[in-house]
Amino acid sequence: MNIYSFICHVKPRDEHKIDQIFQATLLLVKQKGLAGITMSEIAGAAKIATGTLYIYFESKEKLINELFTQCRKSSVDIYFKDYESSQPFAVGLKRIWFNLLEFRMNHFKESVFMDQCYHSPYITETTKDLTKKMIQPLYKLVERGKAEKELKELDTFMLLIFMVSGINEYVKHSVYSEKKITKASMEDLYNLMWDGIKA
Amino acid sequence: MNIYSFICHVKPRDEHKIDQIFQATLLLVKQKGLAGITMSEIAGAAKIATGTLYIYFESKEKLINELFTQCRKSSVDIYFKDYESSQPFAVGLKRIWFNLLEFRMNHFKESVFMDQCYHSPYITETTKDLTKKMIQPLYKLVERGKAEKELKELDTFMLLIFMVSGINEYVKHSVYSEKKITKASMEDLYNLMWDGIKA
DNA sequence: TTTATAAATGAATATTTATTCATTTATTTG
DNA sequence: CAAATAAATGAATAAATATTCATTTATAAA
Repeated sequence: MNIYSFICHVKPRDEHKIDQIFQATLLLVKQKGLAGITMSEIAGAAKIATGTLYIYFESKEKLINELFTQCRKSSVDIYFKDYESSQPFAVGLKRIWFNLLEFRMNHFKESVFMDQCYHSPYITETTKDLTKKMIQPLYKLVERGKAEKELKELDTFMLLIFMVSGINEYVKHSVYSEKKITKASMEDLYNLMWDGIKA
Repeated sequence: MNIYSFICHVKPRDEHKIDQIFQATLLLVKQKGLAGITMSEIAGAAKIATGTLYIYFESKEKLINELFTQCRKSSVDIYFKDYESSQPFAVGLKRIWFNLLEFRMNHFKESVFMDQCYHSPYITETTKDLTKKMIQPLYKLVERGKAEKELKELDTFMLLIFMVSGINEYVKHSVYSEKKITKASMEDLYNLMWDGIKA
């Protein structure tokens, strides 16, 4: 019952399959890295035939790129969830920081995949530039923090990188050592970061 | 004039080639990622024939593994350079932290390569475990810092990860945006970290 | 200078992996 | 239910890549 139903007699495309394919790819990349995946493995993990993969994605490169684009979109959506630039600085900062943490925790496979893509022949410079643009609001927030004398008067990029770097590494370590991340440990990590950057 | 010279008439192996091969591999991995390199490209970049590669390394997997092992060794050597556990805590900490930074800066290709290997089919669990063991002295140092009331009373791994995570991300960003890392910016970053972890 | 030997070469081969395609299956509409 | 059509299949093919090997080159000792 799709848009084409009115003009021709067709078996409709199963849009759920795209998600199956994406999930299978993310799982395999987490397990064996971008260097270790093949199209037939992806098909196998998605429980479809190899040929079916090519109905949905015209090549491996396209598949990787579209998955990257989707991951970036969903990451940015989460980063800025419930964030309003009208909020007080400290509130906005905490909000975004916990959103970043949430994304890394609950979308770990996506994080690993995006990290790997960044140094790969699949992702173009243009795509990388777009990724940078999407974190602009974060940059603005740090600038504001400095202007309001809430943050140390240091290079904005240094502050920004310092703010988020602990998250990536802490979640990575927790996943690999199979340690649960508790609400308390999240707060501890936030406070480490905050004590570092506050004016 | 090697050890075999006394028992047979041979053309000696050019040990310098191993380094050429390693450097070529590191360069290519930095440029296109582990997923993008081929044996013939490595040979080309090392300015030797493809077949010659197989005189020095019996397979691609062996090559990657031996390079990983060498990178890990040299990284650990640098991490603990001029560090003595007899030094006062704060001195030892600063020493190691700057050593970590130096490694990331001056051996950036090695850092990228090791990061990529970690999520790849080339590196075994055993190799990963060994890597963990080699950073034991760092773990001890943090425990000591807590015992001496110099550091916050938080989970040792969290402190450890927090201490080093900024380095990785800051150097990565600086390299890709082609910004020079100055002595002053290094001190700034250290202070961000220190203000976070100090008791 | 000759000889013995392994290094070095790169084209040839083997292997792996991406992609295609002839065939079958499922779905929608008349 | 039949017809029309695209999805789905997986074996076959094409392309890419790892590895081998017959040949040439360089070196060390006699």
